[in-house]
Amino acid sequence: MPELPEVETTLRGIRPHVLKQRVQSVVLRQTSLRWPVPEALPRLLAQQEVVALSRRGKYLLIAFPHGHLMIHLGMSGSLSLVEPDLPAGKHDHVDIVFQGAKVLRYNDPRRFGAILWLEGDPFEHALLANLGPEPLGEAFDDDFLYRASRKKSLAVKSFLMDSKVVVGVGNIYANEALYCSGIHPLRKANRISAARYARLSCSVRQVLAAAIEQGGTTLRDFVGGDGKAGYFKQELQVYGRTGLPCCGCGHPLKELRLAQRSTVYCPRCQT
DNA sequence: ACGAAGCCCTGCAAGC
DNA sequence: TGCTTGCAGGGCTTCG
Repeated sequence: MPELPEVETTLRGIRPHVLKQRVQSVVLRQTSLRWPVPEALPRLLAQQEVVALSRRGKYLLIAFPHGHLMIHLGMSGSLSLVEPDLPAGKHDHVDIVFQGAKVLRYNDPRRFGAILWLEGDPFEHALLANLGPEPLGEAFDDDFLYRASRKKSLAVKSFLMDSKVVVGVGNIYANEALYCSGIHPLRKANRISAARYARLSCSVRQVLAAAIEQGGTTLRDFVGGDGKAGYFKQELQVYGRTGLPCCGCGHPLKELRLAQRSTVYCPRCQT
């Protein structure tokens, strides 16, 4: 499931091969994603040159002279660069064929992702306008979560995963960051001290930065790979380790469900 | 206005 | 073996 590190890794992986390239054609095989992929995409992108690539939260933005292509990988999506003669697989929904003969291929088995065309300032688009700060940016300082949480009575894990609070913290890394900072996932957001929030924000930054760093090591395989090169194995301390001993105290990790999400924690270390 | 629940979708694993 | 069932989950949308 692509979280922010996977999206960042994807961005870094495709950028050198896509930047300044001119689109030759666009192939739409399946337009039924989270929202319909615009049928006009082939016409909109034809002969246009990529002028920039960026990321906002988990949204990838590919800038063209007349607008932005916005791509979200959902939870099973991936982008890969393939040779034009590589036959499309079952869930290869969209191809962007460049004149340099490389193809940017979007694959998404569960189709929770999205490909949209934005005109004008992309950050004014409803999906981007109300997003919280980047967790690895300057605005996400040690005080940020404390200030944002004062009137929030929901569970801290739900608070942390709210993209209006901070972007890019998905289920896996929310579990990990809360474990690393010793905070119980069900604790109410407004019942946590500034000092503990400072530690939590540090954990969030650490966990995400480490994952991005690991993703970077797989970049050399990005082109011509199976499209899975953007994924990497992270040393996870709690996620997927229910019942196994806590790395800190040895007590068995417990699991609960919060907002339909698997939540793993150490009942002894997290309070 | 806030917080919780619902929903979209397919692949995989477990159970019978 | 082959079916059915349940689960995984980002994040927008709807409901209370």
